[in-house]
Amino acid sequence: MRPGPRRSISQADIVDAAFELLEQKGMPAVSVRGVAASLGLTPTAMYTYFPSKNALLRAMVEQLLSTIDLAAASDADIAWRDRVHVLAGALLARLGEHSGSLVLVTSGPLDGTHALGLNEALIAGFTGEGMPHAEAARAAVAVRAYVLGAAALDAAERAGRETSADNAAPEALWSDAAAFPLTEASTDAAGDGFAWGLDRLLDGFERRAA
Amino acid sequence: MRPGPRRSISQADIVDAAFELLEQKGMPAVSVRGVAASLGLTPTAMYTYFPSKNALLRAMVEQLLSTIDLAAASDADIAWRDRVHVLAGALLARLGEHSGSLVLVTSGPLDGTHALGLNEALIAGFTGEGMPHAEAARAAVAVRAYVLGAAALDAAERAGRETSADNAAPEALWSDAAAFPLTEASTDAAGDGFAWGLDRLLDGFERRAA
DNA sequence: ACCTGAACACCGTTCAAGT
DNA sequence: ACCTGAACACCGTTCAAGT
Repeated sequence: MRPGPRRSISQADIVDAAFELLEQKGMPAVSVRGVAASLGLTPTAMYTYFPSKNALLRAMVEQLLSTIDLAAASDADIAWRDRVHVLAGALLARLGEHSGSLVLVTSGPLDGTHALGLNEALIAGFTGEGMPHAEAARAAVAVRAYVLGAAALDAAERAGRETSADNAAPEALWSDAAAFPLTEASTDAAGDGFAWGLDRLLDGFERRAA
Repeated sequence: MRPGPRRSISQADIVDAAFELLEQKGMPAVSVRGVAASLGLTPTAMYTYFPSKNALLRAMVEQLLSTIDLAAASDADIAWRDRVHVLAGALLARLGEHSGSLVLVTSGPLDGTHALGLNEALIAGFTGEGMPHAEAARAAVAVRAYVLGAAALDAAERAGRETSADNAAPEALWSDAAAFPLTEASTDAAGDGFAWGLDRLLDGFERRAA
């Protein structure tokens, strides 16, 4: 009783299986063949659900974004600045959970329902603070860019720690470590740079308004 | 006279060939086998020059960053704000030239010579404006994050335009386009959002200093 | 030291065929 | 409609062998 004309699983099941693989074996493991195998399916059966691997990846992005709580973003009892921090922090955390999320997010335009919902919440929040709509839209883009970039920097750094040998940086003859004294001196001063930078960005918006 | 014990090409030649392929056929074409073939080499010969494909990608990042002019960043005749714009703009442009640059930059920590040099120039510039070193370092990280994120958003958008059919966003039943009125209304108001956001970030730094 | 050729264990995707 | 099996044109990487 192997084959059956009845649809045995859903698109959501496939996306879940893909995340399971991503979590346990990393991005290289989420392949069409790998996901299919983890569900007891043939690779070709996958194309009944998604027209391409990229379509699967984009569905994953949507699932990823669906877990961030937009309700908190529109809670007027909390200061807008705090709400942005919660939203941005949640997004960064989600993107950072799996090392491959960044390539997921770059697999296509962020035009899924949840991606648009997040953008909508950001614009609404900024206009609620008295920003003209045109500026609020640009502020939302800036915040998205900042969060994504921070996630990218995190991902890049982690990519180096996971492998040491054959993944090394180009050597460039390398005189001594003190060739970049300012950078060198700041490696320990990192702390929570993400929140700090976000606050500067928000300060910039406020200053503009004043 | 095919084989020869003498090294026929350099690492730089390989990186150049890889960029040539990237420009002409896109990221999927820059494979170990593809680059080797474009140089008349066997795939295995590549491992004489780079220990892995990732090492090649990281060398490409360094070459990419080497083309941005750090001298302009330390020219005290120009206002610091303008210098940041030039630096950030050049970086964004380089990252945007090839659609695959973003995955390049995420292939490992940005600890190559040119990556560190860029960071050094940023920190030096901010301290030159009277910022304490700890804050200058964090400001440099924030700027890098913002630029990288803007590049990621650009790349994501372009990834959608290149293919239309099998790369589509998940449908999600889709009632009507007016479900996200704020986002909808801002699609045309984009303009040069990059410079605007960067200016807000710099405003935030200044406000902090005041 | 530099390179080749064969091989291993994979990919995404298409197509004809089964139920 | 949903699924399988075979096939096509690829991957990154390793290994033994040649010069």
